[in-house]
Amino acid sequence: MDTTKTILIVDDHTLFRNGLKLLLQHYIPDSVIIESSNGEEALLRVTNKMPDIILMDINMPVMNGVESTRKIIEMNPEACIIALTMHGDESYYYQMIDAGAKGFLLKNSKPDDVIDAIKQVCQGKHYFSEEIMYSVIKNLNKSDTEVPDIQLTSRETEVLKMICAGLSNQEIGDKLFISKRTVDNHRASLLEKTQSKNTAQLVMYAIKTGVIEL
Amino acid sequence: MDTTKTILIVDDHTLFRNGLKLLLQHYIPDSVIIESSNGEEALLRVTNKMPDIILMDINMPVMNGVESTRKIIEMNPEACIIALTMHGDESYYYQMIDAGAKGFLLKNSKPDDVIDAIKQVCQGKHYFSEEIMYSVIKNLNKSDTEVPDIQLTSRETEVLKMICAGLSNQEIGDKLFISKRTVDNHRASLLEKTQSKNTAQLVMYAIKTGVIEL
DNA sequence: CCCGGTTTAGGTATAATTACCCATATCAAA
DNA sequence: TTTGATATGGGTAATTATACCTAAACCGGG
Repeated sequence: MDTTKTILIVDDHTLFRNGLKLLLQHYIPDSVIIESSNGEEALLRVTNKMPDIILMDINMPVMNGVESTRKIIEMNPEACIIALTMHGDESYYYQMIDAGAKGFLLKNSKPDDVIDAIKQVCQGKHYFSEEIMYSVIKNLNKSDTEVPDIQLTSRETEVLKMICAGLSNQEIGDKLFISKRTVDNHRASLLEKTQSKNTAQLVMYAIKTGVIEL
Repeated sequence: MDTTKTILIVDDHTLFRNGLKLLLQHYIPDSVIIESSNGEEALLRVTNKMPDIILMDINMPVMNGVESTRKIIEMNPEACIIALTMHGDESYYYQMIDAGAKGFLLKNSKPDDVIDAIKQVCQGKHYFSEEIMYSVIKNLNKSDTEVPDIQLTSRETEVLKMICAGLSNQEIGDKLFISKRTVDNHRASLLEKTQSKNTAQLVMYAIKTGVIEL
């Protein structure tokens, strides 16, 4: 780490941002740390000047990390974005990598891991937490061809949110001024696209992928 | 803050703990910060010597914050426990307060708020984030008599986890070697206790209250 | 203009959940 | 020992979700 780096932290929790900022300043003294509280703010931030490193949370209000990453990479494919999120969100890994993230860290990593990841990615390499690698390899073993690459339509997302809110298809139909049967179909598409077999798994998917906020 | 304080941070995310530790050391230089990564570890920690302040996350593996708080308060009703969790988990507020937490902070608080909360609670007062107060007052307005005070039995919790995993009542019955009808009844109890009207709301409840891990 | 995807809506059928009711055995606490 | 909570199992019915179809209207890109 020989030159001054600008690092952008994108996370909706102020305390986490502040703590991580102190951590980074401690381990990388010659760094400039800036912050954004969601994906949209991050987009505005990087339009003027691209930071050397972006540490991006995934589950955020307004605009989530996947979407934000996709748009930043669209602007600048060389952007160094490292996903930084909680454990277990397996469905994220592929989406974030597909969106163009150069690294993936878990929030229960050690500070050293973060520094490692930053160094690696700065050198044009990639970095993934052990748990991530393990999960990816495990899934490869399970099925070779299965590439989830899910993209929900806006209507489907709308319906999914209402399902999570506990509305029945009839109620959703009434709210959206469409037939219950149409909602049935959207629900079926959601089940198929997310590879869920019922409502419970659908809600879990929505939470893990940040379609809804907790 | 005139004397040296011992502060215990209970959170499952290493990075968050490390960051918060630095923050606290910065704002309260004469403090000793110790850490636990879940509720059970925290219990072991406090059996020898009770810290002056415990900052407790709620959604954690092994043992969640509500249970841990309940047990710590059982040992020492004077323990200064401040819940420190994400936004929106309304159902937590009452459970944590009922369990004996002296304060409640959101993870998108400012560092100053944390310091404030610690000072207040050290003086025997209580501290609650504005958002918490707002939510509580809003709910008071909604219904006066409604006191959730939920306590799920171990069997119900077991069933709830399986529901969240996407199993049908029949499948759950098979796994637990009981009749599907019994599972029906457990499910009905769960719906009533959690005031959910269907599976989706039940899964949301389970996530918000930490019955399941993401 | 045509093609593909989305959104809309329906038919038919089965599976699952939800809402009521009931009863019994167990076990711990009062 | 009686009481209350829990776990067990069932009857019946209504509602909802799920699994298959088909098909028309719309809209944007090649």
